Formats: sequence, C-alpha cells, structure tokens
Amino acid sequence: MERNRQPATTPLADVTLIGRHTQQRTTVVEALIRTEGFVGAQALHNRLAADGSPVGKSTVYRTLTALAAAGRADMVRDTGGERLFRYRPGREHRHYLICTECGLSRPVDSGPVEVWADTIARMSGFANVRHTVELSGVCPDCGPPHGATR
Amino acid sequence: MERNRQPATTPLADVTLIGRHTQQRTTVVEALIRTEGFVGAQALHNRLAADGSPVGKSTVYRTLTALAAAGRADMVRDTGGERLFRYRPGREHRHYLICTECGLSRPVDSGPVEVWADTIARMSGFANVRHTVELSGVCPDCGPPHGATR
DNA sequence: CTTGTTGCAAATTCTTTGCATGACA
DNA sequence: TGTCATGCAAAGAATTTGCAACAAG
Repeated sequence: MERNRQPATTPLADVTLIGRHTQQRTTVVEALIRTEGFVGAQALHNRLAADGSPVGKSTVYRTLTALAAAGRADMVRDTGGERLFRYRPGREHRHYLICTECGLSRPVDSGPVEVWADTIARMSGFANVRHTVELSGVCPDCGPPHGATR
Repeated sequence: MERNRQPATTPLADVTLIGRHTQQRTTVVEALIRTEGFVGAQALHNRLAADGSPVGKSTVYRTLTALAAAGRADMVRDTGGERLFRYRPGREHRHYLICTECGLSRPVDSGPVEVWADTIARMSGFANVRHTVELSGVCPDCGPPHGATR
C-alpha cells in the first residue's frame, strides 16, 4: 500500500531547520518523506513503533507541527477533524485530490485556483489572503463500477 | 458586531427537514440564520444561554450536524480544528473570505473554482468529488494601512 | 556543561453517546 | 399513546502540556 521511495533528500536540512538535530526528529522526518500522501500524527507514530523506531507520540506531534510551521509540510484536516501532514519538497504549496476510502492522494493542477484566489485577494481589499483548497472523492480503485455505494 | 437581519425565511421548513419540529431546533436554526458569518457550536450554545433560551449543548451539536447533513448549512473548520457552521439560504454552496481578525465573512464569487473542481473531478476518474475552499485574510478594517504586520 | 528534547501521563478541547425524562404528532 | 428529541454527564478522540531524565552542541 505504501511504496517506499528513496529519500532523495537528506532530512537533515529540514531537521536542522526546526531546531536541534536529534535522532527522533530525523526518524519522524524521514518517515514523513517516505510517505506517499498525507498521514496523521497517530498513524505515523504507530508506523514508527511498528518499524521498531519508537518515538514518543508527543515528539511526533511536536515535530510535525514544527515542520508545518516551518513550511516544510502541508497540513489538512480529514473529515473527522484529524490533522494530516504531507512533506513538501518544493516551496510552492500544492493541492490534492484525496480518496476518502483509501487515503490515496493525487496532486492536481491548481493553477486556475491560484489565479482566482489572487484575484479575489486583490479585489477584496483584504490583506494577507491565504487559501485552503481540498478536493476529496472516491478513487477509481475504491469506487467499484458496480454502483455499490457501500 | 453582528447585525440582526430579518429572518426572511421561516426556519420551520429547515427544522421539519431534519426531523421533528421542536422548540429547541427552531431556536437553534433561528439563531444560526440570524448569524452573519460562521459560528461554532459552542459559541452558539453560549449565545443561546445568554439570550435566555438555553438549549442543551448536545442538542445544538445534533441540530447543526443534521442541518449540515441536510445541506442547509455549510461547515468549515477553523485553525483550531473547531467546526464552524453557517446557514445556507440557497441550495448552492458558497465560499467565503473570512477575516482572521474579526471573523467578518464575505461571500466570494466562486464560479471559476466550481468549474475547475468540476473539471478535475471529471478528469481524475474519482467519483463523488467534493471540494472545500476557504479564503482567509485580514479585512480592510482590521489591517491598518500603516503596514503594521501584527 | 548548558540548554533544548524526549517521553510519559495527566490535562484540554471539541464532539459524541447512553439513558431516563419529556415533548411532538 | 408511541416515538423521537432533549439534557445531563460520562465517554471518546485528538492534541497539548508539565516535568524529570537525557542527549546534542
């Protein structure tokens, strides 16, 4: 379900960015980088425990929060209100289409939205306008063609 | 801060829509309708209590949730993860630009986004695609022209 | 060494639920 | 009168925080 891909980037830089370089933070950041889509803090914590690299739950939370604050991760909320994080390789933020069934996330071309948001921002007179855009649905794999609406 | 506007619509229809017509539900729906922007369940509950129309917290939650489920209200999450509700007069959902300072919310023309979301939905192969779009910033009143960045 | 981090568990916050009482239809 | 709704308080979930032991620089 989750293909491990080479961490082309050393998380060191990111870790250093958010403070002191510790074993745990490195572990968390690496795990986040290794993750395809979005992950919840709890899920990540569990995964680490299962992988034999137990890191305190608080540390996972603190690291992810710091990472998001530093702009190295995107944060969204799932339907249940849980925070989901995703490592952000570049500096530009992206928007995703997330499958509500399996969690698969696929980046989408958000150009038009960016332009739109920008326009609104300019016309509204508001300052510091930020936007959140989340698309969710059922991916082809999860949505059986037999019309079984679960 | 919150201008009361005439409830042009009787909440009766909305109440009936979500089940039995009770005093409490009417109260909650009316209060929601009377609210300019988004409100949290707790805030609404407090307001009702202050107004002398105490309604159980659970009832407020249940009513708002049902209303949102019935499509009579929009639901967003604030930064802290709290659910905020807003009465939806029409049937088309709207998107808002919310001031992070004073909470003022202004509906924006989301036509382009709808089109975009629709396109993505069709091209992605995902089913049942829904979107969340939130714009936030500092409104002219709250953002001093003197460039004081907080 | 000094200070930032960790980890545990307790504390917070928002939201849901169980259940007996009470109100609608 | 039979349900469904209400309200309270307890239960749940996700996240934060206090604090002593510990590791990084």
